[in-house]
Order: sequence, then structure tokens, then C-alpha cells
Amino acid sequence: MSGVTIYQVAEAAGVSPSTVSNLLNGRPGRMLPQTRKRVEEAISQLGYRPNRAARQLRTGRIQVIGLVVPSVANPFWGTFARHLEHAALAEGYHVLLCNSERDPARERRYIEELWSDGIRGIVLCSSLPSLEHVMPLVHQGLSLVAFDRTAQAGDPPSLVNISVDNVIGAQLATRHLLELGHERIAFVSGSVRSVNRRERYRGFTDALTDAGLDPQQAIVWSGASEEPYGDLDVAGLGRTAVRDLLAGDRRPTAIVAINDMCALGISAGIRDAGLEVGRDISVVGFDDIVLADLASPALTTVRQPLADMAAEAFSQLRERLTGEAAVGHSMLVRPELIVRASTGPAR
Amino acid sequence: MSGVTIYQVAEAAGVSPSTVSNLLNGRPGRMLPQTRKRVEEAISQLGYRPNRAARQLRTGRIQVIGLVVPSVANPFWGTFARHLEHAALAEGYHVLLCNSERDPARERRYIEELWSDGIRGIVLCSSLPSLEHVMPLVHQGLSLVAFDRTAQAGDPPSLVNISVDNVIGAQLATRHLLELGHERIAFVSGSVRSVNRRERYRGFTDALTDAGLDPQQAIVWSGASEEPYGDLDVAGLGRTAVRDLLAGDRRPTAIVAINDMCALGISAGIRDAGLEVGRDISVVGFDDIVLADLASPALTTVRQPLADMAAEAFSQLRERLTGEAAVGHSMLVRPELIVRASTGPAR
DNA sequence: TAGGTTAAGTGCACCGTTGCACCAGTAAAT
DNA sequence: ATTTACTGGTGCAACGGTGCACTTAACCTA
Repeated sequence: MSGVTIYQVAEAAGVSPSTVSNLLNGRPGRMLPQTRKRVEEAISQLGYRPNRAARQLRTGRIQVIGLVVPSVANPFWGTFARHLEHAALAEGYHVLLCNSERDPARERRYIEELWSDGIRGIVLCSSLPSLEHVMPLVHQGLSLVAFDRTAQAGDPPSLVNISVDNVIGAQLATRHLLELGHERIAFVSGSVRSVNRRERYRGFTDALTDAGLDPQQAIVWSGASEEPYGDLDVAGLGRTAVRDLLAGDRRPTAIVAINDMCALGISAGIRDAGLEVGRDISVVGFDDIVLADLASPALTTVRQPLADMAAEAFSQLRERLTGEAAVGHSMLVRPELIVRASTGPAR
Repeated sequence: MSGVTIYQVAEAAGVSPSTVSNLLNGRPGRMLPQTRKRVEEAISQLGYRPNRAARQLRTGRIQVIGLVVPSVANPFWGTFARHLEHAALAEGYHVLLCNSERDPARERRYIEELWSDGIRGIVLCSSLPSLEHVMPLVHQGLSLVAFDRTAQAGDPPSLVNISVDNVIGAQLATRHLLELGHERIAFVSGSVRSVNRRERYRGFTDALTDAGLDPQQAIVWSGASEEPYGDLDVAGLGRTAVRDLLAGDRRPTAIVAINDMCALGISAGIRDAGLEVGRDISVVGFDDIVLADLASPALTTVRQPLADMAAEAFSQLRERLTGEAAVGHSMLVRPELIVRASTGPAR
């Protein structure tokens, strides 16, 4: 199929396959400049490209990392995937993308398949409290970087976590609303029991407590059912949430959303009810996806520096894969509140 | 590293590696049921998973297809990637994702790397008029499905094109505006010379002509420079376009956007200028991404049935790869106009 | 001039699977 | 009793590249 092999190159250049291999694998000093030139010419003339499967079989190495995200249909993950690919490509790595739909069984299956593909490094965007389901492979030697999930008690030391500080992020969001005079503030998320949600919820209640409010009185909406929601539906979820909240007896004047897609859904739900976002009800998102700035009204949100975090995730993974560093350092990024038009003073 | 090989399974089951291989490769009739059972038990007990690199090296086959999109940061492509992965996974295929940023050189480089990875099937979302830069590999045996690009004169018969009918789509969009009484209608796109743009532009002018308007008088904005724009910036582009258009002497009362992200940018630009979308200026998008319905006002747009198209793309590719069908059939899907709130009567 | 060192390049076993070609044993057909 | 056919396996070379261990020849050095 592919055709050209190292033998053909060797023959064309009048050397042995070993010499070609030496040139290809960073041992060019082992031959005369003129030999080297002959080999290089043969390579380009024949359009030779090493067969990766053969190389991988022999060396056990492969320049591919896995990326497991909930769903690239969510622009947050799409953007992250693009940044990660960018970082990886710069070092000659490819990225194999998997959409877990936030299903631990799929996560596990994917990771096992990646393992048997020979992939030894994975960025897992899971946010599940326990990573037990993938630990067996980690103990077999899989390098794992958990993204969007902070370090948890019981995590093995080899696990690197890269995440924004969710508690602080949610505090920033909630405080901003409190400062605007809101007191009936709702927290809206899906029903998934993620580290993420727990931490953002804590930041939310912390801020209420600091302001002298009773977090027990906080309005919390977290999905109609116990079923996990894919990231695709998270916007629809927000829309539903608003319907429920407005039908209740304690209607919030402001809403903290688990993320921007949810916030956009919430905004749509508010408009569905004939109310105005930022005036009748304030909304804060989380992530600062590109669309946050494009929405109407533009979304106040908590920014995650995605490009930097993606670069860091890849570099941590690479260091582990090449053996440069056996144990990495988790990263907890301080988020930033971006105030736009979806929040306004309480009326 | 990975550990378990077919030899260990064979030894545990008391058979030869060939027998294990026979079982794994659909030749279970070649052994007694009890032998088969022993092998199966050994496999599950040892947690054996075939080494794909070895298998690929031996057979030349690999269950991975490539997907080249402009950028998964754009929700349209993210959603498409997710649908394609879904279809592929159902048949045991993985998807290797690449972001071309609409750069032909990157496209080419990616496709060559995929080829040397042993990948023989690629879904290319390119929309460039000429696919010359990848033709050498197609002639070497690469199966290519071009998505979001209609068949062009000069395309080889082996090339499958799957696309929505852009001319009809743009006609639907434009006619809708004409029916609302608009006459000063602008067409906004990036500067990329894509098949897409050309066809949508033609649908746009066709509709104007049909309505007795002079397409020469149409307002066309297609980027400030000749540089290609990545899909990331397409929204920002729309925003810029509005600034330019409103500064001109013929201000449009309605705008046909090249796609939804662009339309969302345009909507933001209209608001920047203190005008109201759907009342002062109407906007029509293209694609019907999830966010079109969430936007405020919700975006009138031309829907592409992405899930079906992704399934078709994969199935065409698979047929080519397995040799079921040597030559596929291109698909031209009829799009549908979804009227929402971003369009209203001309004032 | 023997002994040592270096430069330039080659030989070969091995990575894990696959599937064709082969084989031993039994049963039915001649 | 020999041939033929079938069943239930096994043996082995090959896929393409890698890199250690080795050779050969030239050049130093005491």
C-alpha cells in the first residue's frame, strides 16, 4: 500500500538499512557527510515516510496522546481540544480524540482502547470524584493528566491535575452578584456528581455565608433526574431550570450557572418567560467561551485561561512520557471574573 | 509495558498462538468448543488485548479514520466531529482529529502524516475548490470523503462529496428576506475562496435576480484582507463587517451570513451600533448550530442535517475501506430554512 | 611495529500478529 | 487395504524498522 520501505531507500543510496535508520534516529554522526547526503536524497526522491506501526512495534513508543472530553460539541471542549492539539503538534505529537459523554463506562472503555493502541499518555477531562475506573492502567504505566478536576484525597502521586480554582471562581461570581445587591441567588447545574460542581457549589455557599446569608436558604437546581447529562444538553438544561425556578415560590433575582453553555440556556429561558437578562434576572456563567462575548446580553462569566492550561497539560504529559520527570506538579489556576452585561443591580 | 501477548494466552490455554489468532480473527470453527472456551477464558483472565501496531504491521489494516476540520473550536465542526465519532465507534473505528485552520499546507501535511500512520480513509472538511494538494495520495489508494464541499468539475470519480446544497440554502435565506420586503441585502463572509462561499453567494444573487433586483448592486463584504481566516475568528469577522457596512453609504436592512458563527458576530456588531437585530437589521445564518436557538434574538438560519450527513460520510468511507464498494455516491442534501426571531419585515 | 583508538558502517535478532501451508488422526468410500 | 475427505489443530515466514554488538580500515602513540 504505502510502498516505500527503508530497504528501498537503503538500496537507492547504496547503504544498509541500518545507516538509513541511524540517520533517521538522530545518529547522523555515524556517517560521512556525503553518505548522509546520498541517503537524504534517496529519502526525498522516493518520498519515503517511516511506517509508524513498525516503528511503534519495535520501540514501543508512539507520538500520539489521547484526549477524552465530555463532548467536542460543547465549544469549551472544542476550544480546549484545539489548543491541546496545537501544543502537541508543535512537538510532533498527534491527538486522538474521544467523547465520553460524561459516562464513566465509556471513559474506561476508551482509555483501555487507547492503551491497546499503544498510547501511553492521556489527558482526561472527567471531573468525576473517583478515577478508580482507570487506575488499573495507571498502575500499569499509563500517564494520566486530569483536566478540569482538582486533586482529590486518595489520588496517586503520579496523577497530575490541572484545573482552575473552582471554589474561588464561584466565589468571585457569587460575590459579584451580592455586591450588586442580590440576595435570592440560585445555583444551577446538571445532576452529575462532579468534582467541579461540588467545588463551585462550595464557592457559591462560601460567598453567601461570608455575606451573612444562610446557605441553607440558597436556591439550588440540579437537574430533574439522576440521569447524567451529556454536554450537548446542558444548554437545554438551563432553559428547563428557569421554567422550574420561576414556577417556584422563591423566584431568584440572580443565577450562578455551572458553565457558560448552561448560562446561555438560562438566558434563553429567562427570555422565554418574557423577562430581561441582566435587568430582571442576572446571570453569571463559567468558562468564558468565545460565545459569551457574542451573546445578548454579553455574558458575565469566570474566565479559564484555556490556552495556557492546555499547553501546561501537554507539557506535563510529555515530560512524563519521555521520562524527563517521573512525577509532575498539579496546577491550580486562579480564575478571573469578566463582568459584562448579563448582570446588573438587584431591583 | 502493555504486557500480555498472544503467546501467553496460548500457553495459558494450552494451545498454539495460531489457534488464539484463529479465534480472534473469525475462524472459531477450526477448533472444538471446549478448546474455544479454554482460550476465551485465558483471554479474559489475563486481560489480553491484541497489540494494534503488530496487527497493523502484519495486515496493513487499521481501524482508524482521519478527520480534518477547519477547527473544532467552531461548534459546527465540534458537533460534526462528535456525530462522526459516534458513527465510527459503532463499527469499531476510531477517529483521529486534525484542525487545519483552513490552511491548505496544513491540510496536506496532516493528510500525509495520517497516511504514514497507516490510515487509509479520511473525511476532509475543506471546501477548497481544488483538492490537487491531496490528490497524489488519493491515487496511491487513499479513500477520501470531502465534506461540506460539493462535487467539482475535474474531481476524480473515486472522490465522494457530501454536502448540503449551498445554492438552494442561500436562495432560501435570501428569498425569506425578500419576502419580508428587504431590498438592500448584504452578503457577509470571510475572504477564503471556498466552494462553499461561491455557491452560497450564487444562491444569494440568484434569488436577487429572481426578484427583479440587480445582483451587481448587491452589497458584498468578504473580509478586509486576502488572508485566510481561521474559523475561530469568523465571529469577530462578522462584527467587523457590520462596522464597515454601517459606515458605508448604502446601509443594508438585512444580512445573509456565510454561517451561524458569522451571523452571531454580525448580531453582536449590530447591537454594538445600538441597533436591534430583527427589527433594524435582519440576519440569516447558515448551519443551525445549537446556539442559533439560544441566541437573542434566536437566529433564523438554514439547517444542515449534520447527524445524517456524518453517518453517511462514515458509511461511504467504510464501504470504500472494506472494499464493499469501489466507487461511492456523492450526496447533496436539501437544506431547510428555520425561521426564528433574527429576521423581521423591512421598515 | 605492536597495541590501542576512532570513524564509518553493517548484521541480525527482535517487536506481536497473522494466515497460508502443512500435518496427524479418524472416518467414510472404493 | 488403500485412497480420499475432513476435522482440529500447528509451524513458520513475513510485515518494516530499530539499535546493540560487531567488523573493517585508517590513524595514533609509545
